[in-house]
Amino acid sequence: MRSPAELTEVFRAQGLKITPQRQVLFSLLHDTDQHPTAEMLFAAASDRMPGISLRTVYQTLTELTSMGEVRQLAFGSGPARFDPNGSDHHHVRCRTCGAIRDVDVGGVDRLEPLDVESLGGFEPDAVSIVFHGRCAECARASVAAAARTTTTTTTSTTPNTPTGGA
Amino acid sequence: MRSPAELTEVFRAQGLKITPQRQVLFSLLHDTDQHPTAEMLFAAASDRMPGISLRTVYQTLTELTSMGEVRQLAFGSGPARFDPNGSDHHHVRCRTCGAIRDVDVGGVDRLEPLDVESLGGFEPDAVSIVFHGRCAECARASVAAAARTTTTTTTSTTPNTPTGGA
DNA sequence: TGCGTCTTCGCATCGTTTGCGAATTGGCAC
DNA sequence: GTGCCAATTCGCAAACGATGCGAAGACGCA
Repeated sequence: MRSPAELTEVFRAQGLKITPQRQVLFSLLHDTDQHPTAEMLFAAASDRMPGISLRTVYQTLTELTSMGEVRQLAFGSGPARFDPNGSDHHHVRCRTCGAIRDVDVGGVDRLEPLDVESLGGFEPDAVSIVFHGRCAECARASVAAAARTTTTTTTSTTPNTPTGGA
Repeated sequence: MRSPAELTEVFRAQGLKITPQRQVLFSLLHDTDQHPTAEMLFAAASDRMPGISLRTVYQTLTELTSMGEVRQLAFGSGPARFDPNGSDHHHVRCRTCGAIRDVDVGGVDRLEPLDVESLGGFEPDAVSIVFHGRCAECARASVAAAARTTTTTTTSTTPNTPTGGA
């Protein structure tokens, strides 16, 4: 997404006000390559600005989403994740720990919806692709777990929890 | 997904019991090509079997999902949708009314995650693709709306609500 | 027919998100 | 610098989807 300075311009141009809360959120979102939840952003923002309200985080995220500055992602259950990466990209997601990463994908424009009839006049203007699988950490952990059951080792390789780190 | 008769076999084989509630749900899911929510299934099931509990619908859907008989889909906010179509397919979704349709897609195996490095050892084993856009009904409705604002016509073409019809 | 286990179902609860309204504050005009 | 108005913040309550729990009931085998 755009830099905090640029967003400031855009907001002003639309008659929206620049508040310290918004500036903090602009900055956090601009600086992350993760896909934080509202709660994660709230936690990060609270560090820089104690007293900021979760309500404000949600509100600002809604505005940024409707302006197209961030994308709102939904993977199965759990809270929504927000993606400030404005480039044309897709996602990979670990089935085990839920971690998400951006990935560039080639060949997207060669995808062909086969049964055009069943589309029944539907006009697609965008496509989102999610690769499902297992991340390196969880793959390693499961190998370790398998070894443990056979050899009674006590290595504790815990999978990453999907912390935002925003 | 499999026929109610087949599912009955499978359930019995696993020591699970065949209840009238489950039979109704098997049948409803088998007969739809929609992507109903738990609530929608609950409504449809209540017609055939008044008194059935929403709790039971959720429970059965969870079982069928973990058995791989239905897929659980998540599109943005809102309740989960359940897809009994067991074939290899993907989805189109209308931005305006939320309607979902299955679509076969060619060229999926030619997709190439470009930056293999950024995958960092991630091993994908499945991919889900969603085309976003506008369905024929909503396209028509919006044309009508545009015409209305310029010519003051009083045609009321309402977009489809995403009823499950399951 | 009887018994053990699986199921159902209602209620309470949880996590995420939104509505509402009072108090506050940014930003422009003067 | 001051004042004003609209935009914003923020806390609380509540909507919403989904799940945990436990008592009562039903399936299915012997």
